[in-house]
Amino acid sequence: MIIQFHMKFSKNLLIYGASMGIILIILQAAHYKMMLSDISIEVFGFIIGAVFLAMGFWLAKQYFIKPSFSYQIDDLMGKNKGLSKRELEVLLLMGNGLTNQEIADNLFVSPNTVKTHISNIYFKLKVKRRTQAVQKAIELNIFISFET
Amino acid sequence: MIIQFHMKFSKNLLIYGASMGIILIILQAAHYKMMLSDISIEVFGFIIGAVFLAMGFWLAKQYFIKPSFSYQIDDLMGKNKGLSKRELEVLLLMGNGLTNQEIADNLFVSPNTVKTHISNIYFKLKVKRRTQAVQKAIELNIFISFET
DNA sequence: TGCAAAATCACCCTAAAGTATGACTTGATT
DNA sequence: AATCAAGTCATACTTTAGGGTGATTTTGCA
Repeated sequence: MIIQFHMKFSKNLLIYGASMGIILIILQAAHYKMMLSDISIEVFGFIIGAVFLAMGFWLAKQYFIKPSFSYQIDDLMGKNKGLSKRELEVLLLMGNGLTNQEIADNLFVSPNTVKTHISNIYFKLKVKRRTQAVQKAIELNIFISFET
Repeated sequence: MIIQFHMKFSKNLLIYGASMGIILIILQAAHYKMMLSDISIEVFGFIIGAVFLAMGFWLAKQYFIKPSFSYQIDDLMGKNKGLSKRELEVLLLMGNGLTNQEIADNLFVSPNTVKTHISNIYFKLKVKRRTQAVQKAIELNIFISFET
């Protein structure tokens, strides 16, 4: 049974672990072959530090820099239409141009869950596609679009 | 070589032709078998008339009833962004929740053409998906959304 | 504490969307 | 006459989206 990693989070963890593993192996190999002087160990450490700093930076960028959204959500209007909190979150991300996968990554759930939410949203808003959902959300004042 | 009919128009023509053919065959058969009296011919004519009336009605409904759009287009703003007239038309329909196929039917072109236009729109607006295109269009005041 | 709604997820499958490339036509421009 | 932008269309392919079903787990609340 293959464990499926849907979330970027998991992917990133894998990459992190793999990188760490590779570096450890290299370190070990270098160690056993006596190719490592005191100075080169420091250099090595420096390089490793730099690599992981970059990786950390990259991770942070992915998780903390949110796209600049053009829409905001009016919770009350949304709940009036029977949309749950989670559904409103999904709707917002959807309206801001994210794919299901991206929405899933953003909310730390699986794409399947996102699909379920989206199906429910479509049902509640009586639409069939995401462009229509966005349109409806604007119409119903669930989306508050604002000027930049 | 198989001729491909992409447009609903063509599909409808096929349906029309097929229906007419079937009815003619039935008429012929009935004729040769002498099962057709003078009265039943009239009845037959009546039925055929009704069927084709319904078909005509159905066709007209498809082609003349436009969806009620929530967006309108500001030509000038669009052309400022390098969007051609046709591209603006496609963008509008896209924003109003139509599928590529529906857009194609609406503009009497093939879905492939629509796809080409959409690709160009994405390039010019620097986006990757239709939801983003809509967002961008609103941002750039290419879309004028209005209250009902 | 026990129920209902909300949230989660999977699997399968079909439809729609999007990418890339190349080609032909037409009308306007120089 | 040559050129260029716009529009048209195809073919092939990959990726996203969407529909249907069923199931488990949280969680808020009576």
